[in-house]
Amino acid sequence: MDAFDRKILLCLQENAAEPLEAIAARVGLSASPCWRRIQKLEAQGVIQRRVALLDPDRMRVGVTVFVSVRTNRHTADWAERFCAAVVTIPEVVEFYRMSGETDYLLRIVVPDIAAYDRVYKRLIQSVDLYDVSSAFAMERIKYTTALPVTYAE
Amino acid sequence: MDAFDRKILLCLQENAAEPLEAIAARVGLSASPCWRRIQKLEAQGVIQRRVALLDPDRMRVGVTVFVSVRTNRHTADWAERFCAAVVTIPEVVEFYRMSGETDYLLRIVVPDIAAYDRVYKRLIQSVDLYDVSSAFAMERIKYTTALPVTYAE
DNA sequence: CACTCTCGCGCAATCGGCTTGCGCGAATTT
DNA sequence: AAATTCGCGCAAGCCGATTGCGCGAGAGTG
Repeated sequence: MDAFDRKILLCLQENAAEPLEAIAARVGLSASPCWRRIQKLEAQGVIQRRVALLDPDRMRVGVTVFVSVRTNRHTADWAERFCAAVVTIPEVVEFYRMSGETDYLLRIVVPDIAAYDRVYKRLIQSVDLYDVSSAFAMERIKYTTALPVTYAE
Repeated sequence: MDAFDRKILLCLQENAAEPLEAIAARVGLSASPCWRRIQKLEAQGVIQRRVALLDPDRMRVGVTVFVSVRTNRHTADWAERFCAAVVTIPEVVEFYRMSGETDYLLRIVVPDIAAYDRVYKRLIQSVDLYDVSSAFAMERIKYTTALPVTYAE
């Protein structure tokens, strides 16, 4: 991966709809080598896929809630059932197993607090949880799907 | 927004590279009305943009850290300088102002703990912070950019 | 030092899918 | 019941993605 590839990835992470020639001009190549590099990056799995990003407000999911979950049932079976239940909830857009105090961290998007409460009830009825604490986001200051390209080999 | 639009948005959020005809077949329309609906959704701003998603491991940013920040300087000027500093850090991929205990929550991606420490130092030298606590993600169980379509009007 | 081999770029032609104009039918209004 | 509007599907046109090929730079070797 050289400087050309990095520039291409920067472009595609910002705007994947841009015509190939425009990207080529931006990175300083002609269309065909630029296209071949993109194909290679896709074949290698560096580029996983292309998606459309929607406006949360227009989709009526302007409220973001971070939910910290603690459990006292540290068994593989419990974890499996909890994960299986959570991943099917469409309002849960991120879901991590954590180190430290909280065992799991969820990011949930909903239209309002009432809708969050419905998701919350769905969560606690799936499996029994030791502690669940919610923190509401007041403002989304930065949100990007673009990963830094400086670390890539 | 009707069932057709919702299906189109579901498709485009999963795979925006799919040919128009395939999307049309999936939602049960022919190519031209499908295309016109997509154009309308883009003009309305429902579809904000199309981006490429990269593999974090292949980009050497497999480590995710959530950073909770508390401040004791609750002035507009402090907030502005802090935000301006944070948004320019490419490793910070999400940045929220929160309610409750923590004032700000950051999601940071880095190759390893040493790299996180460099970002941390860059953070605390930009402005003075009252409290900073980091939580490392052990496992990314779910990550999607797809918003639920059920709430849209 | 020269020769050769390899790799990746740019050009140009081709191909496929996006884009658009138009006629038709369904649903709603008067 | 007639008229109007709205959105669908069809088919043609067009633009950009895709590919084959020749060339030149750089690395390796006699």
